[in-house]
Order: sequence, then structure tokens, then C-alpha cells
Amino acid sequence: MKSRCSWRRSSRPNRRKRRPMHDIRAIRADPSAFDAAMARRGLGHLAGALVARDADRRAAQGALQEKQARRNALAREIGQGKRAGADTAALEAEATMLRAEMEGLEARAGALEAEIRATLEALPNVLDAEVPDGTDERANVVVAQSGAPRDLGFQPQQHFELGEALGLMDFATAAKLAGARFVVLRGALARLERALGQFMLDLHTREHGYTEMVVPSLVNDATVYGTGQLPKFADDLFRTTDGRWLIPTAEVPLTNTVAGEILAESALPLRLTALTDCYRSEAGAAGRDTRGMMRQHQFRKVELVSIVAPDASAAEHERMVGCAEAVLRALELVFRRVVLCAGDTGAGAAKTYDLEVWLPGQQAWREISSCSNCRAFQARRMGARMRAASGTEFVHTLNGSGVAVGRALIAVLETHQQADGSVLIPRVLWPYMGGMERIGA
RNA sequence: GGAUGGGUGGCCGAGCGGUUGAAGGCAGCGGUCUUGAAAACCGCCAGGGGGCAACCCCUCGUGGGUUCGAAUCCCACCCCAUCCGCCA
Repeated sequence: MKSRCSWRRSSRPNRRKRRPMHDIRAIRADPSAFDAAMARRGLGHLAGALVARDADRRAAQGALQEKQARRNALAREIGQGKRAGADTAALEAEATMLRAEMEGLEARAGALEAEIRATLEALPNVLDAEVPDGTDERANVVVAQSGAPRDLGFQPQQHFELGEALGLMDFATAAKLAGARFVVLRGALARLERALGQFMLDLHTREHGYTEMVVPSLVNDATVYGTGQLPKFADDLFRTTDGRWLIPTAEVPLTNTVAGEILAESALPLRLTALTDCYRSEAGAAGRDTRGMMRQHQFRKVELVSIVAPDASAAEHERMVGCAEAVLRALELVFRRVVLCAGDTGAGAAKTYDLEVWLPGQQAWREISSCSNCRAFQARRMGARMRAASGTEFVHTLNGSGVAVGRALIAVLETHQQADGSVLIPRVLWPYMGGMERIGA
């Protein structure tokens, strides 16, 4: 049987250069289109200054290259002359002078290039035309819904009320161990958490064609840059004392498995999944979701990542969100699909669908999955390409939660809670729960 | 942590100061042959930047340095492998 990972060549990391998402040539070709695209992200006009700086850069580079060409010619002549026993002193003198002239041009071209890159690498992706305008989540558009909120016939409790009453969810002990935004689960709830993860992985690997992966939870700068968390979003991440980063999502290591690679077109699509812990500083979330396990520094998530040819990413995006929805449907949850508006779409994404699950205890729709088509944004940054008939081109990358395990646990508790405080376990999880059908009572 | 040995094109692997951007092999693509396929044989085949083009420039882990000239010499860093120590 052919290895599914035959595309992966022997390990040779850190050969990639930092490169920003945006193609300066495209900006040069149509500056106003670029400004219009960035305007949708709430950014002002940038193209004019960029194009001007790029013109300077190319002028310096062109001048430098002329000198380099002359230097190369001289070096060749000197080499030939020496072998023939001729006097090459005059040529060597010219070459020495040339080198001095080149230094300034080299510095100038390098500085301009660094400046341009610093600007470009901090800019967000161009949005898909279908993404609605808007500055925040109120402008998101619900595009589909499965099931409907219903009256349980009693006053529903929130997940932490249920969990604490069962004696199986313990925030006090977690705070003692680690501080706020952590949880300790016991017994059946701990097992339910595990069951959810196992079920999701099995579903995606057996029925959706994803390859299960085990990947590092600690990664280097280049990896975090590749998926776009660096340089702008370092505050959201935890950093280790030896300079690595704790992954905020398996998207980071999974997507970067193709960093620096030139993939055969026949190797695509590549569909990868992993169940990992995710670590987030939640720096900007002070005061939000402080109760319960909605927003934790550490949670588990099954992640879906697809690496595809450029013309296949739109369809892959629909397929991926369908895979995430299959999880929620199997867990008998009520949910809806939302397309995020311009202001709510993450920097790396061209288009994002969120899946929001209905939480009866909280009486609210809450995000449980987010599926993004990043197009070539990440691929450019990490140098992930494919060999196409016309040459190499950047692949497209997509990622989506399939789904967040902690939030799935919350949703199961709140959705399937009973009047007596017990919780019915969805049928698909029974095998994973050793036949247990109910928690509590 | 200690000691060695390494990082060269899609892959393997030569090169160790001067037409070497890089021999050779494999893979891939095109062709000859064949009823067809395989084999054999012939040809093509790194990536990136600039230029209308001819063509030019850059890239042999990364960044510096030496030199008229660096894949080749020097320094620093990163990564990998093996052995020893420690350890889930």
C-alpha cells in the first residue's frame, strides 16, 4: 500500500524565507484594487506609498545588478588571465573599486525590501467578494440552521451549574493548580471529554477522508509566522522560556507540514486532522466568559486542515464546513452556519464560516467551530507550492475546527440536560462511554 | 548535557577557491520502438527576482567575514543523524 505521506520529504527545516502574503507585483499592476480590498478591512490607502518604494527598490536593485554583472565578468577575466600568466593587477584594482560602489546600493536595496516586507506582512488577507460588509459580529449573516431552540419544559441550567452540581467539574481546584481559566474534570465528564475527541477523530478519518496526525504542541517562530499568528498576534500566544510557542490551534503545525515544499499536483488535496491541546493567552478577553469552561487558556480541539490546488479551495471550504456540521448533527445539537462579515473575519482568512451552537442554559448562540479559506495567504508566508502545468504556484490552505471539544462538552451538557440535573449522552457516544447512556441521577 | 559526523536541485548523491547553477543516478515530461504495456534508446527538466526582449542578477541550512572571485576557506547561529549520560 502506498504511503499517504509520500509527499513529505526528508526533514530539512528552516530553509524558508519570510515572505509576506501580498504580491507586490499585483499591487503594482492594480494599486486601486488593492486599496479597495484593504478598505474593506478598514485600512487606509497603502498602495501608492508601496508602489513608490518598490520602484526605488527596483532601481537600486537594477543598478546593483549592473555592478554585479561587471564584477562577475572581471572575476572571470582575472581567472583566465591568471591561468595564462598575464598581469591582472589593473583588473583587480577595478574590481576592488566596484565592490565599494556596490555596498551602498546593496544596503539601500536591502533596506527598502525590508521596509516593504514589514508593511506587507502585517496586512490582512483580501476578502472574498461574498463576505458581507460590516465592522463587527452584528453584521454576520446566518446562512443555514439545523434544528431550532426549544422549550425544555423546565428552567435550563448553564453547563458549569450542571457540572458542579454533579461534582464532576471543578474550577476551584483548577484555580489552585493553575489559576483562572482552567478546569478540572472528573469521572464521567472527563470520560465524556475524551469520548467527544475520539468520536470526532474517528468520524473525520473514517468518513471524511482526513489523515490523523500527531504533531508538536511547541513550535518555532517560522511555523507561527507561516500561519500568520506572527508578527501581529504574539500577545495571544504563550511563549516558552526556550523561545518556542505553545500552539493556539493544531492549524499551526498541521498547515506548516507543507512549509517550504513543492508538492506534486497529484498529492492534493491533502486532508489532515489532529486532536491537540490548544493554548491561548486570551489577552484581549479580560472579563469575557469568566465563568465556566467557555474560554480557557487550555482546551482540546479536533482540527481539520486542507491543502488544495487554488481552483479547488472554494469547494473544499464548503466540504469542510459540512464535515464540522456532521459532528454537531451526530451529537444532536442545534446549530446554525454564519458567514462572518468583513470586520469579524480573521486576518489570514479570505472567508470564514462559523458554526454557532444553541446553548439552552445560556440562551445564546455560541461559536463552536470556525472554518476558514485562507487561499494563498498562509501558503505564501510559508512557501508552500505545487507543481502545475504552467510552473509552480502557491497552494491554498484551509482550516476548521471539527470541532472544539470543550465547547462541544458544554453544548452536550446544556442541550441534553434533564429536569433532575442529569444529562443524556448522545447515542453516537455510547460506545465511547463504555455503554453509559446518562450522567448523573 | 557531552562527543563525533552532517545539511547541495522533486528525491538520492558528486563537488571542497576560478565558464559548477552545480557530474551521475532516480523520479517526472516528450519522442522512437511495440497490437498495447514493460524494457531499451534519444531529448527535455531547480527555484526566485528584474527586463517588451536579447539577456542580466540572486540562491548549495541561515547570517556575517576573507578574496578580484566562495557550494568550496573563516566565524556565529539554526537544524539533523549517531554514540554516551539523563529521562516519560
